[in-house]
Amino acid sequence: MTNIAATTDWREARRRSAHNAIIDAAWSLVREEGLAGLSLRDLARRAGITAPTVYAYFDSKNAIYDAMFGRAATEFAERMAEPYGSDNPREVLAESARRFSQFCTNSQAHYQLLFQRTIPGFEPSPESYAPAVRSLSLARERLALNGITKARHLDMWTALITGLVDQQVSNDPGGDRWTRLIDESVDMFLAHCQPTRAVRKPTSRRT
Amino acid sequence: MTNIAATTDWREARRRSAHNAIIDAAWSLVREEGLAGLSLRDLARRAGITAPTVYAYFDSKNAIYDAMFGRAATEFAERMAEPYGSDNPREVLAESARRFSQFCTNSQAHYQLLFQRTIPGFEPSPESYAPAVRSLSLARERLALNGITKARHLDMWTALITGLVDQQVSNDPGGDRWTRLIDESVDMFLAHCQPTRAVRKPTSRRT
DNA sequence: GTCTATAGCTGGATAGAC
DNA sequence: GTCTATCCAGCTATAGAC
Repeated sequence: MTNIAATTDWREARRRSAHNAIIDAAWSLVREEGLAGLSLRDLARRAGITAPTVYAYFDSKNAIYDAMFGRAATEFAERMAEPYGSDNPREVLAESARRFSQFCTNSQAHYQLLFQRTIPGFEPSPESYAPAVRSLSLARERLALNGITKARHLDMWTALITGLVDQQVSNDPGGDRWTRLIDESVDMFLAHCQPTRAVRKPTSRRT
Repeated sequence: MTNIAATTDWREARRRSAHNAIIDAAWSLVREEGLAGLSLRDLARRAGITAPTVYAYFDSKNAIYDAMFGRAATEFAERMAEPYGSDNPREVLAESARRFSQFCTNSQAHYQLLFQRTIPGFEPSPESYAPAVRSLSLARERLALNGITKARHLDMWTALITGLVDQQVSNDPGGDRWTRLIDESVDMFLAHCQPTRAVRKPTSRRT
């Protein structure tokens, strides 16, 4: 019986490994051809199999996008959760922004699949989406450590950083024209949201 | 001779009008199906002609995208150049941001085609691109009226506003979760860039 | 300029042998 | 699970009659 169980595990492991190899090939291909340029024929060729064999592992093309999303979201969450070099809240926040930016500019396809909705009929499954939710929750905590707890300030934060990344990826791919503005943008954001010094504008701004 | 000239003008006008009608149909279709979902068959059907006839007006599909880009860029530039309701520089700047946001959220396809690069092999021609350059120049002037002249602050401005629009379009289409943060973001931006009050941070920040 | 007809290709997905 | 062979649909673009 242990033999049977072992065999089952072994097959399971092999299957998972083949599964992963296909997603590897998919990301490698998408990195070159763009997210929309992914075709099952090319994918199979790069993975060293034939197109129908892909269907032994994935039900449809969207299932492949979903697995790609899940993989990328997990990698992203792990990267964002790694230990930070400082325990100064401001520095942690800035470093998280730099990590986000590096992750996105490292491959435009990652940014498009994870943070924009550019594939026509594709919606990530809840399981694939879970790591992204976890990452957002960590961002909320990092802001809280800086004394920022309002929901709309979290939205302003995500808009501020994705805006820099978006401009970078769209208008200066491979460069740093916008990403080099991250630190100054973080300063601007904190100066606005942190009520440490005397209130600059007496008009009420609560939501 | 005047007859011939008149006939030529007339034909030219008719041709331009048919040209425009096709681009009308293209935008109407893209609004429903998404930018990538544009096909010449559907386009022709909506324009009341057949697919080959489209080639009497455009050399290729990318030529159609280019004409769509040109049309949208012109409309955008005109909208942004319309008279502003106030002559307070700050209010003009905020109104320009609201106009930009309304233009983009009005149709995600406009935003994608004009401000992102989501179509694989497409690059706008210089003629189609010209109005966009003009608009950016106007933005630079509006910032200058607010005492903001540094190049990197223009980049921060575009990132700030496109970030809000991008988050709005990607994560809350049809809503106002991010666009309602425009005014506060403008405040934040001006407070940071305008050196009116006492310098907040003595560290040098010149570029 | 507009049509019908169709070429030529590529896409996702399936059938069925092994 | 993997293959060959194939289906069927969609696409851009062209040929040629009118």
